[in-house]
Amino acid sequence: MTQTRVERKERTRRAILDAALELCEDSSLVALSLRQVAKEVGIVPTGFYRHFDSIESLGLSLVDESFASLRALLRDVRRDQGSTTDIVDGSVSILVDHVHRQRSHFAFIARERTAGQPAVREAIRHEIELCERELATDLARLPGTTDWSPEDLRILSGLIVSAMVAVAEEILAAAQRPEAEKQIVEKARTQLRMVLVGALNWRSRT
Amino acid sequence: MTQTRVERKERTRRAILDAALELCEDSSLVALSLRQVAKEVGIVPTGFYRHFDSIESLGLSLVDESFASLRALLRDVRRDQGSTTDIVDGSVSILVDHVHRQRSHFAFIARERTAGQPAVREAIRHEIELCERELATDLARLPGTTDWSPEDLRILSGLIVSAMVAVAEEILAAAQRPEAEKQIVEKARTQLRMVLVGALNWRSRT
DNA sequence: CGATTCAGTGAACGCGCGTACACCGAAACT
DNA sequence: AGTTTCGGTGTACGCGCGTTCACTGAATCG
Repeated sequence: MTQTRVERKERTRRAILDAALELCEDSSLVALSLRQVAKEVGIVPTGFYRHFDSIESLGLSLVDESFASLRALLRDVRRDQGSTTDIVDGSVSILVDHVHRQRSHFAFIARERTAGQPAVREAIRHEIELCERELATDLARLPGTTDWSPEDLRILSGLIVSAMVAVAEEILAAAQRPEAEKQIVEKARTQLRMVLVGALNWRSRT
Repeated sequence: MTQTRVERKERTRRAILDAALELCEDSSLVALSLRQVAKEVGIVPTGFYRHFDSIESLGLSLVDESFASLRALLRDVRRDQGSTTDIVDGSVSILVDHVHRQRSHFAFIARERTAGQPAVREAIRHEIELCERELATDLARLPGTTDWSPEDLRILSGLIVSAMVAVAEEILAAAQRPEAEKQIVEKARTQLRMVLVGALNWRSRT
């Protein structure tokens, strides 16, 4: 026996998820058909139902998967803070690296964030808000923010997240154009530095 | 004669554009069918072809329309600079006002920017780049940026545009929740002020 | 006023869609 | 060894889709 039954099933499930991620890359999950996915995977359309109730429930699984990638990015950025590298250079490099490695996950989030079904949109919005909160607590540990109000920390965090979401989207749009990506990365670093200069000179109202 | 022929045609064309904007609000243009639009307008499906070649070319027209709204926003912001109002307060108020008045146009841009067909995406990406250029030339006229490099002006412009695009998206998501919107507006103003503090303390590398 | 233009009509087409259902055969269980 | 489970198959259905084509009738033109 080369493969157990659960192994086979899991393999097919993975193939479905991967095929769906790839196929909806040029449009959106709402424009994806069950039959397209089945054909790409190499199973008959009805076989799809052995793994998911519908395209929508497949989408919810993709949301979970993609958020796992996003959290891995945050974890790596946080772990890097202790190192000797420059915070800006290191963080941007990690961002770029993760976007490359989990390209389809980040593209999925970027797309469904605005184009997905309302439930998916709301879930993503909420997760991004959690990211802002996490980043805010990290920022509180930075020198120069000791007398900041919690609100201002959250606001600064939101600013940084907005800018980095935009950077991730630009990197995705610049696929296979290394010279364009290099410019984007340089821009991202400069933007982060501008924001940090603003932060260092900021005084929260008391 | 109550109506000339070109008037009738233009009226139907408008009805098609409006119906398409409304119908794709819950998903995306790629999930929109010619027949849905025709039914909503009250014409037979084939009548659609008297006005557009395809849904895609309809989408490109919507891009044009929507960016007319966005440029109107930029124009109003620019005109407001001369007034006595605070730049940040005034600009954000104008942004909010325009997003409310042309809600469906801004929602269209936000959605199709990431989820549209490649041609539509590319058209939007290009238009936003033009907006960044415009803003960069405006920033060059501000006091304190006289010795900035052109690259840094563009980068700052990109940062502001990213943040304001995010704000517009949040306002759209907070529809019918005035208290949430008030928070978003306050956040936007603070973010803009943080960025300006950063800009005032920035020195371009020579 | 007769000829022409053209926005909108309506029937017909082939296709891909989601889904129902009966079926198969090998792995898993007892 | 006999039975059950279940991932995957194949057929068939009705529906909505984009697109074709020949048409109508009122506004426009010469």
